[in-house]
Amino acid sequence: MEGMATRPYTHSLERLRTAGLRPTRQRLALVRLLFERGDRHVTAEQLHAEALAIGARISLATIYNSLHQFTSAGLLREVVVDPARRYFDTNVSAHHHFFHEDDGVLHDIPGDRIALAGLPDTPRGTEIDRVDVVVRLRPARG
Amino acid sequence: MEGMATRPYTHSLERLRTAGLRPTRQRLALVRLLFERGDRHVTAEQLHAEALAIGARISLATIYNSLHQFTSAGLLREVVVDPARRYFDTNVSAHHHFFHEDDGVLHDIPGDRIALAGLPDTPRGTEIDRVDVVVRLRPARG
DNA sequence: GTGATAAATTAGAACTATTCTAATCTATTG
DNA sequence: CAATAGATTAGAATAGTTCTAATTTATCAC
Repeated sequence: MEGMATRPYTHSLERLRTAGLRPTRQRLALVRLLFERGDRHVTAEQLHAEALAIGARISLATIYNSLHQFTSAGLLREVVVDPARRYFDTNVSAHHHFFHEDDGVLHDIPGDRIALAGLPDTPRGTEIDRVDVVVRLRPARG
Repeated sequence: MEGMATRPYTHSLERLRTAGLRPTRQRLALVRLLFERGDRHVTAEQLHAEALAIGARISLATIYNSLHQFTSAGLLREVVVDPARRYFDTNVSAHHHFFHEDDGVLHDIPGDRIALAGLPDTPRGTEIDRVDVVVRLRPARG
């Protein structure tokens, strides 16, 4: 095992350490699910189901705790597209989203594709936290 | 009463009739609360509190029913900015939003101010329902 | 107007996603 | 390895919303 170019275990562990989070068994499992398969958009329930599916015993409370901790640590970012569900995105760089309203699937629009012009001045006493663009899609009528 | 230039009662009633909704006592009260004071962004609980405050007896269930019916009828539009609350906007024309993250206040950015360029092609089999831009604000650090 | 009927309203139960609580367990540090 | 701060957990609690089934009301035909 030693000396390999990439060691998933070490990588996940480092990711947690760097974020200032103790690498527990549960968090390691979640980091692997989240970050070893490219950009993902997950809800807590989805991630819980996946964790159980690979045999990781982890409670839903821990899923929620971890999603929030990962978000505070900058490993994840929350995307608000659905008033009934919280989505978390493993891509934390600047980018926007397509949201398929029929099935709840969310996916990225690369960050530099969209340009926004004409943003008005922000109201007095405030500053921009971020600007979210959501392109809501429906099945094409046909 | 007859012959007046604007008669709020008639106006509200017409608005409901035009939308194909029976003008009930409850709906009339809500239409007046919603549309007689310029553009508004309300949640169900807020609107319920307002209705009770002006002495209109109306249940929370009816508030929810009405908000959804008004939305289907094109009188309102839902704005998704907060994963824990549904906001309804009385301005149904094309426009975007400022969202004050600290206090949950939402307000309009006039529709023609913001220009979006570089939207990618929509995925096969889908078409754009709408594009939402939310500018999230936080108190300016000072 | 009156009666018949379809639609609307309602209280309260149910539901869903999420958060909280307090007990148990575990990673870290000395 | 013991002490301890932090993490995990089951299950209770909560918040917002939706549902259910009984009651009330608007509309329509007469």
